[in-house]
Amino acid sequence: MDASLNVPHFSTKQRILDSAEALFARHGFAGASLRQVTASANVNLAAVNYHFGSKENLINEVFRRRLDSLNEQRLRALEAVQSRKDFSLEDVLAAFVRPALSLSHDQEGGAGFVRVLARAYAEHNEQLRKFLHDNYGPALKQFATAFARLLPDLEKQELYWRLDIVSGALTYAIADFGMIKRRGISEQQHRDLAAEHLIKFAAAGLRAA
Amino acid sequence: MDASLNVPHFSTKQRILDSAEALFARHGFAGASLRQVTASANVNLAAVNYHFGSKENLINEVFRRRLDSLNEQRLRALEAVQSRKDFSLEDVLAAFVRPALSLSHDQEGGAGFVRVLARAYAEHNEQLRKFLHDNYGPALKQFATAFARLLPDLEKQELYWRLDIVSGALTYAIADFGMIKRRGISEQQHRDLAAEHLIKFAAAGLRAA
DNA sequence: GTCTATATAAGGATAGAC
DNA sequence: GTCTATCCTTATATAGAC
Repeated sequence: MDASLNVPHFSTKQRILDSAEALFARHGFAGASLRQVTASANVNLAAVNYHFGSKENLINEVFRRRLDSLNEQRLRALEAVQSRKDFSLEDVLAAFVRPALSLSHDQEGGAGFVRVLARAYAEHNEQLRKFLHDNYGPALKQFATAFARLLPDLEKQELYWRLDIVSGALTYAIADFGMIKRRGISEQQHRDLAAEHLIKFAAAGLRAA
Repeated sequence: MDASLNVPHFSTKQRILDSAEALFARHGFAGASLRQVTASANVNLAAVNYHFGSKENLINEVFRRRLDSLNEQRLRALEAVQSRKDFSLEDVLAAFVRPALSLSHDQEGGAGFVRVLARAYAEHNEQLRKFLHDNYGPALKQFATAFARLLPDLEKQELYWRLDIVSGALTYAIADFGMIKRRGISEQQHRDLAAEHLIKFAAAGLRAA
């Protein structure tokens, strides 16, 4: 029996996506070159153009690969919460945060992706924002509806503002952009702590009179 | 009388800083080239190296120019708040937020700088973070002390976490990274609104049990 | 202090053999 | 589907005239 059957087969395409994700997280989209990406992935430089056509398309594929399942998991978690007799603001927030956390824990390179996602916010690039809006928007709307039900006294505009702030704080916290020094604990534990604190903080902020 | 005495004199150095700030805000540090910068500033390409030595040093100078006065204003505002008989969490938050807002309103290109600042968070660049920590740290510590006094029941570690979240949400909000669409109102008004909402939100989050 | 010209390196992308 | 080799553009940086 071929021993190679026991190890997963990482295609060139996958390896490029993994390396691109990690390098975009670390150096930004403009800061990471295709030469760095292909060197890190141990593939030929020309492979990027063969498989993705261009750097810009590679960037899009880096997002698409993770966002689909992330959105799906978030919506599933939200449904689970909503199916219960009663649920709290914290429950809905957790449904939003936890899939991002488990993504960054379970999947190889997932930790890098949440940083890539955070970088995307900083890019005022129209195309990228439209891409995110199209892929992110629908799921966000579901959450907004859930929040609106839990906060019936909040004006709609006010709610949107607060959700925008939550979304920013969340992105920032999970991407570990803060200045808090990690001492002794792993990156993963740090992220868990960040999420925990964030949920408490955000729930209070959303409930503010 | 020389008519030129009536118009401010914008030196080559200043024009480079202004253009660099705007372009770094828009395209990031790696994304904006010195050629774009010098073209936008209407100066010769070689001028950057003459005045700043290197691109990296230019980046540092972009920060230094604004951070000094921003920190100063923040600390002055904090002192003014603390000199009163009593003051609220919201007052301290405003002391932190308002200088950043007025910077982005009053000064030409100031709006760009808050975005540059936000970009710096996304850069996990060690050097840049050290630079920010050295220049930002002391002022932040003063604010942390003020918050600690207003929240005596909060554990120290818990406070740090929350301040980190506040700082992230703040950076994000003022830099206008959110997905909320501006309809009819100016960028300036949008920023004011963001700050207003943010202060309310953050105060509630900090007070959370 | 500001210019032109250029050195030198790195970038994205492609053509064409295998 | 993967390689080498190369095109062409852009990048940072500098040398040297003015």
